[in-house]
Amino acid sequence: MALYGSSVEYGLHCLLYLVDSSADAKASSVDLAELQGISPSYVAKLFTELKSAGIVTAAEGARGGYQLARPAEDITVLDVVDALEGDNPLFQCKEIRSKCALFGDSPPGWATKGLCSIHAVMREAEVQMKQSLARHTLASLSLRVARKAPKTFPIDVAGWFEGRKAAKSRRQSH
Amino acid sequence: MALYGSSVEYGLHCLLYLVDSSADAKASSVDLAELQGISPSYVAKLFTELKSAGIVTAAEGARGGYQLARPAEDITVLDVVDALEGDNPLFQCKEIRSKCALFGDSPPGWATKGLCSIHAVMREAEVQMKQSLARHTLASLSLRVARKAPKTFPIDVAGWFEGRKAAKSRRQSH
DNA sequence: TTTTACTCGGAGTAAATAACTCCGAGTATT
DNA sequence: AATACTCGGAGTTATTTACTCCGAGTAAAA
Repeated sequence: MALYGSSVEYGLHCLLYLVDSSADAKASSVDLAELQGISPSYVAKLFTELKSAGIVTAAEGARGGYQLARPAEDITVLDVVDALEGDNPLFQCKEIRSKCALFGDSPPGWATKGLCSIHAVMREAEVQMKQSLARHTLASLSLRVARKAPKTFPIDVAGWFEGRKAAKSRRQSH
Repeated sequence: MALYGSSVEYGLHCLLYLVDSSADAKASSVDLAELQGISPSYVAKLFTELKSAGIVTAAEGARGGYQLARPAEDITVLDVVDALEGDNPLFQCKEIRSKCALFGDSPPGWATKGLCSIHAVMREAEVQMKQSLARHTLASLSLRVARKAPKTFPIDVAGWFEGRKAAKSRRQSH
């Protein structure tokens, strides 16, 4: 229905929660999913893609989790979209222009040389869109969100993560 | 794979052949498909969508066919894309921000008021893209194609359509 | 050092969408 | 009036999306 699917939405929302967390803080995919009421197994899958794209790093084992692989200022929204949706073009040209019945089996040079005009128009639109996405970073986006929320919200969130961590420790020491 | 599917590509290529044709000339979906070596039944389906979007008009019966519903200068590439792909947004916001576990069942006003920040960024990119597509019309696109092709090409194409029409008449007068 | 409960990570599944086909209803031409 | 063409929409197959499940590995606790 939409051009970009839910993976982008889930991914960005999760990553925004990683922006604020302190340097050594990690969040597991399950934590991030349950904080936002979305599917934990799906979030887990998304993060394997974010990891192989070099956007996050993973720490295994108990109390492990994910954190941003580089400063939030250096991760653009486009980076995230490309990681999750696979850097698809807006338009995939099938070179129909060369198959015109008038050409027979060997299309003339002028029909195959350079970019197809339709393709060129679509590419121009694609560039506009991607440039726009590349102008925003996780840092700038996070700031935008923070401006709407009350000052206490990040603290509450940190508290929620802490509470979870504590609960895990309690469970392990049975 | 690509954000826009083949319908846009097929549709635009077909419509470009309708730009040059004289006022009373009509082309059937089968003619347009076979001229370009693409699936006739699929092109037929696409043109029902272009018709219901008001981009082309249809003439039924033998020797009927399609023609542009208005001047090529007044049909933008965006019009065509929206007709064939359904004016989808770049991004469909599921309002995840309101489902944060911290909020319980009743999210606070600040979390639901206005546009979600992620949504806003995506919308900005979408506007850039669509504005770019809206700056091109079938007329301007056709001109671009014409500049690459030799002067005789439109004449050859017209001849091909004429030949087809003739063949049909011959068949009918058995 | 052994257990334990957690983590990631990839293979597998069901539902939705896209690409394409086929045939029936209707109509201008002969 | 007959004919061979046209549109137009219902149906089919294949690909993609969204999501699940379970196994391998690891840091922490006992």
